[in-house]
Amino acid sequence: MTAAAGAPLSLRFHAAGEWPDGTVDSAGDLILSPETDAALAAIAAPVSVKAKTSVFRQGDAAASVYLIRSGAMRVAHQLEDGRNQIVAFSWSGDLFGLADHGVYLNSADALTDCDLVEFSRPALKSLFLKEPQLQGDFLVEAIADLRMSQRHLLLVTHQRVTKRLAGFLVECARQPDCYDPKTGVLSLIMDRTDIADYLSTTVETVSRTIGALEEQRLMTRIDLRHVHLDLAGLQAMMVR
Amino acid sequence: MTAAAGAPLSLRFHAAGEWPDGTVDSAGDLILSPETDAALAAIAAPVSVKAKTSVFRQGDAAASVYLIRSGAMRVAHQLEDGRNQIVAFSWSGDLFGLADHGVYLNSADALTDCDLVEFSRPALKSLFLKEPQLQGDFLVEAIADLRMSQRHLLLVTHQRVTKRLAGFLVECARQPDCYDPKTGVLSLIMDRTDIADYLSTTVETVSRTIGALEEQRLMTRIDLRHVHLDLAGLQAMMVR
DNA sequence: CGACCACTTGAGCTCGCTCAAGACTAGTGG
DNA sequence: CCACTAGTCTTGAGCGAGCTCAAGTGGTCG
Repeated sequence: MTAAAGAPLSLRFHAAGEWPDGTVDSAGDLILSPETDAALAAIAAPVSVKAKTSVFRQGDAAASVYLIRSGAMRVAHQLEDGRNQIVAFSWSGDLFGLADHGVYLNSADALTDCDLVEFSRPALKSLFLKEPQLQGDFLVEAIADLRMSQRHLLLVTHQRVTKRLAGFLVECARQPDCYDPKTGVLSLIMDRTDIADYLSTTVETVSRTIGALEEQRLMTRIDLRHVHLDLAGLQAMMVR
Repeated sequence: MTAAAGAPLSLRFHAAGEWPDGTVDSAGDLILSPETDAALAAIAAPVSVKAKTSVFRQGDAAASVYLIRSGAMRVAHQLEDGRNQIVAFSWSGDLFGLADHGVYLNSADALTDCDLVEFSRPALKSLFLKEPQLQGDFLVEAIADLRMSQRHLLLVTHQRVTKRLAGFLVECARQPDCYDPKTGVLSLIMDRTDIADYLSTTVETVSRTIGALEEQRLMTRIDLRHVHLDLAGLQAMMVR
């Protein structure tokens, strides 16, 4: 995890969902006023992390909140019984660093090389006092995260793993970074274990279930990390 | 669902978790500045709903956000395949009314008679412009909701229903409204189907699992809706 | 007292977990 | 260029928790 030189940042906050006119741009990114943008940039520290390295661990003193400029992160929670539940995959424009009682609730690891922006919590807090409407932007982000968390809940509570996996693939295909709608090819950024930990199942079952979806012609493997999706078919099978 | 006469409201926002000094009071409720409190009260419409009635349905045009003054609500999402996943039980001090694309994402039903406060979204939006730091209070709420949603996720992803149920009982016992730490007696406000839909299992399994916990002496039934808990024991079994 | 609803109990079956091999991939060094 | 190795992924076989359907019990309200 290395600090990069501090050029102007032009921060992009991605806000999934719909918002009042003037809140988000055509790409679904938050529109910050020039003042808040400048104020944010003033306290923003660029950070680069290499793939498969950790940004922070669950239980660490929560010093910062992070914004992803490029790359993808894995946010996971380790339970006392040894389980490792992935709480979210986070993409460029997403914030991460949820904390409680002064410590991070989850661990954050880079899936790919990432460019991050680090905001120290105290700095953010005092900036909130100076630029109160900045809280509105973070509110929008928090609500977007809440929606994502509920979607995840609905996904993992499907009794049949086939449905969970289908839903997961559809979710992934919403990420422009890794899905090409022209070709229908999805790049899987994470390994089978990550998928299992996200869907709350086992590697073996993920492997077998991918096989099952292939037999149903709902997906085709190109190689381990690239698959062709039948999006309509996958969505249809979620209903049945 | 009836509107009550509009006396001064003294709104209480419950913010689970820890916050900077001066943000919450000893009961864990948000401290609003007198100005924001007054401004909020000006756009707040008191609403009373009777037990087992609906406040809004998933898909309805999202006109408002609601704060619970007293009582308990069930927030659930109906999936296309017929499943009914309870997303949260909400208690006094909680907000509900999550929306996207102008419609509610979930349905909200009263478990008990409830006193609510309704904030119209447009009114809230314009109030945010006048009182920007009010967004900070809603930010705190949204983050608290996000944490709860993640806790719920961790709960329902336990493979063994015994653990889910144990965790659920422990969660319930954190609600002062329905748990008496003196006697260790928990009042279950919801029926078995609700528990099943919250834990993503079936009524039958809930019933059997309650039996199993009783055999392990981790809980004792007083009647259908009242149980005595061995909190320490329940928490211990979550780990194994 | 009867009817309805919520809850419990029973029996069988199935999906997915577990443990255990085996196959494939990629990275390393001779 | 080809072993060698370590990590990842797949496949196999057996078992068990929980789902399903179905019947039975108990509480509540007219």
